Amino acid sequence: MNLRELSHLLKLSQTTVSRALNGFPEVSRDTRMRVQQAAELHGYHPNRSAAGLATGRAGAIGIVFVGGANFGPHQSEFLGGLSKRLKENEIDILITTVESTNAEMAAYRRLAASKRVDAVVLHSPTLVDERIELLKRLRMPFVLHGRTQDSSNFAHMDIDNEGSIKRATSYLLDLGHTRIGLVNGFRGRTFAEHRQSGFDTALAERGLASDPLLIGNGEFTDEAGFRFMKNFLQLPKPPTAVLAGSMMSALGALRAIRTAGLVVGQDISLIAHDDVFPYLNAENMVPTLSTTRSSIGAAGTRIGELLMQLLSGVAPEQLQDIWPVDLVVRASTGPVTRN
Amino acid sequence: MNLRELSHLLKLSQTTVSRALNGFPEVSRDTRMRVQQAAELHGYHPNRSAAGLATGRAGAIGIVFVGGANFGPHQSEFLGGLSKRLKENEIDILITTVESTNAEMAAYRRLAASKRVDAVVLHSPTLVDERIELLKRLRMPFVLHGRTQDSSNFAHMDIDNEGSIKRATSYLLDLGHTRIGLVNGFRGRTFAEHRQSGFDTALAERGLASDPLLIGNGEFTDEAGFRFMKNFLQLPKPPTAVLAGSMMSALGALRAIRTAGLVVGQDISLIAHDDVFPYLNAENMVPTLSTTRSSIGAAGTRIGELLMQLLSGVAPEQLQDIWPVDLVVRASTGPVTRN
DNA sequence: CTGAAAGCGCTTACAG
DNA sequence: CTGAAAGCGCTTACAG
Repeated sequence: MNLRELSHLLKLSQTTVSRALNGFPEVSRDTRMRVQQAAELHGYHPNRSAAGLATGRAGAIGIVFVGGANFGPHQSEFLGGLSKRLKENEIDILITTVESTNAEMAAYRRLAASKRVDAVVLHSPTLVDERIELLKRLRMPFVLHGRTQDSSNFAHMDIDNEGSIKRATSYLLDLGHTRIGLVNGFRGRTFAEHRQSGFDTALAERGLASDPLLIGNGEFTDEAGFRFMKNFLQLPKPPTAVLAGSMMSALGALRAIRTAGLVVGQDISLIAHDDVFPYLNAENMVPTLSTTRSSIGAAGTRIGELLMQLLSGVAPEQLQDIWPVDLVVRASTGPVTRN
Repeated sequence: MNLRELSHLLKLSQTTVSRALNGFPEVSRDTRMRVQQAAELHGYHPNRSAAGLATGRAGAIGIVFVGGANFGPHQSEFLGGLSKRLKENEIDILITTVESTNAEMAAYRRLAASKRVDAVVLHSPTLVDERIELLKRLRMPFVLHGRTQDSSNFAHMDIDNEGSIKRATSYLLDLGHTRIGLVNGFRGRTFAEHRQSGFDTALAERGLASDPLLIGNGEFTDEAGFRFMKNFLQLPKPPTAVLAGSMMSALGALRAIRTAGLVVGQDISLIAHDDVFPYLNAENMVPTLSTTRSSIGAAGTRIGELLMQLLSGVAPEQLQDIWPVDLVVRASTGPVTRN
């Protein structure tokens, strides 16, 4: 069933049927009802390619992932949240995966030239990120999940990683901890730099400096969490508290602590960053985990909203959100007990 | 840059340029080279909507998820694997999320009528699954990840859940365990039924029957794993070995076992089903986890291949794969030590 | 080996 | 409030 057939059936022109279906005001109430009912009855949906060709709009948002490694639990939560908002406008999500950063750049060129998507979600930025300039040059609307060094002139949404870690670190300092470990992401990534900076600032406020031996930069995997924590604990002066960058890192860290015969919340304090995975709950851990918490799913939903606004003409400068992060104190943190 | 502009530039017809770019044989080598170089130079990519309208092919595969809850680590691993294969053909993945099964059916109607995708990946089947008939009626090509009661006449790929659990159960029986717990998915889902059936069969072969009190049906989350295991351990006659349906369930189960003061691999044996998440490795656990193992990412890649074959005209009956599942024995399983 | 032209199924400016 | 017709940018049967 296409528009021509449907309009024949209704003895109307394609123009009128199209207008009725697309909610144009000049169609009479009667006609609109008749058309909508017939469309429903016959399961008519406009051919997206034809509509896209005629309007220049694709009805989809793109997102590019580099490598399978970049496609984990954070991504699925984010996508779940994003699609929750986009589906209200019947906008689909188009996923492209590539193997390298070069291929990622090529993917944006292809998406732009082929008009496959109306906008893209950019993510995992570095402080200086060449992809921004490319997307601007391509005139491809985008919302960045995260920030760069200077994000003033484009749409973005980020959480306050710096403030979050600063607060968590200050809280540990209040408890008497002075040797604090940080399991962080890779250097260069904005979120990791921000976390590092919040960490350093909190320490500096107490006249302390961060110890490079107490910092791990890597993936947010169980394995890396285990490895970093194990290394920390083997130091001559191990930390009495540790900040883990994600729930996955925390799982590994918890294991390393247990393996060393220590008790979390007594011998060593642990705070994890919790992106809120429905299948892995900080409250259910033993002991319950203190966390810096911010739902990455909610971030996805918010970015969906920003995308819709961007496409409806709102200036990118007006579409900039920084979310505060909760500090949730549970049983994995306590006063320092060793020296 | 569109085809008209590019062909003007080259002083060729659109026909020839299109043919050169699409690899038609009748174009001279020289012309093809010139065209390809010019396209490259100017970053020309055909407008997908126009190409789609002309050919009837969308260049994308659809996948529908019901609710955010259905969009977790298994899905991201699967999608990563799927896109690995699809990107070779420059096929993108179109994600749609919906809130209910009814909405899922409507989504397929919409995808089919609007010709937004060339095929869909159907997943999470029940033994009798109404979506199959719908897709057939819509003439929407599909590959099922999983199986139904009778999968003989459509393309599908599944792992041998029944054989996998049967073997794991037999192995535990060999070690002297007779009270074995099963943390499974929801009844009705094919994979859960198959696992249950493999479990029952292995027990029956030794003249044993499965105890309903030793079976948990639910989500594969850390929380559910903890809850089921905790319940098992509070029974008058707790199990001496447990099969956990996923790594997430296993995390919760491990926690419940530790909380009860028991030692995995000594007081109680544990085998988890491992879908192979890069960020959560059974080999790195303490103790290392025995698993039934099958990469869900590899399954995604295989389904990508089946989709490409299906779209190139291979009969669905020829596109049916059942993969055996590894039993990997590590330190979390051992001979029964209690009665 | 190359090209002119029809057609895919919509949307929308223009006319009434 | 409704309709005839042009046009979006490709692909491809047909002709040479």
